[in-house]
Amino acid sequence: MPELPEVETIRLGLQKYLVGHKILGVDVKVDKIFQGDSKNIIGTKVVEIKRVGKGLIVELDNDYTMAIHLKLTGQVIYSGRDLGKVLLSNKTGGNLPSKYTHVIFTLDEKAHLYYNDLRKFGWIKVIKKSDVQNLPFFKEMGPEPLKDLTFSKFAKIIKGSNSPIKIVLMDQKKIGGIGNIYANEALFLAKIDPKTKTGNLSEKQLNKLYGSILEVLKRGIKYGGSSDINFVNALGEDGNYQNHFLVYARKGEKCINCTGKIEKIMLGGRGTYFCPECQK
DNA sequence: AGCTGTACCTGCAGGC
DNA sequence: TGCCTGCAGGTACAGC
Repeated sequence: MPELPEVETIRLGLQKYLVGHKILGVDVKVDKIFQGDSKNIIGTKVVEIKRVGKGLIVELDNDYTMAIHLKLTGQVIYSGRDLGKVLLSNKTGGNLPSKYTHVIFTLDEKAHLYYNDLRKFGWIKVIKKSDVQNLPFFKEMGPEPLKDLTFSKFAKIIKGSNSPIKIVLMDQKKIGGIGNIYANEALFLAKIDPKTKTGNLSEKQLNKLYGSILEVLKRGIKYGGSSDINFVNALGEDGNYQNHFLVYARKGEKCINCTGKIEKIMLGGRGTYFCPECQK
């Protein structure tokens, strides 16, 4: 499901509700998802929730940590304390635990944390704090927009490659956090054809693109992520950005900038949406 | 180094 | 209605 704005939305929710809870038990229903020894987290307290690109890191009050990657359809849903009215999305598979719930954390104060994953691509790794930065996924992650990706770094990364720009934007080793939706959205906003080889981009276009990336990511966070397919926040609620897509999933519709019609092509094996009129 | 295709899984929309 | 194909917010790995 999730790209940077979706994972950040989950992080904000977990930071608010999960932090302070003690983990009393772990019930693993699908072994391949939960890696490491649950003994190392039982009895610990959650201290802080961090995000690295599309990855989540749950900091505990001992030497261990839980690294989580949701891949396409992972969900992390908190239930407990007094949350008021929560509108559980139908994307959770029904009441929790559902048929998609593969790991259940029992917390103190009668709370629970559910890991759901329709396609079971995601993972939770219990590892030593000191080993987190050695996980290949985190170790090789490039700088992140909204964090340490300055324009000069961005320009250097883009110029150091000569692949289609959309593929470079989605390469986590080059830039961390951008996935298919936001790559499409940013290129549309910057009026750049996704197929453009990076070497053919002008300084002006790079500038525009840099700003567009920041803008679409911020917008994604503002609307609580995109629930086009499977995403729900840390309380199991839908996000809203899918109602504000500029170009993603709008094949055949009219461009919001011009008289063009949105087209869909495959680029690097991924669905790519763009307006052939204004993205040139 | 950097491409391509394939694998991991399940559900669902669209075509016939 | 129902079957069949292809596609879905992602990464990892094998083989050119």
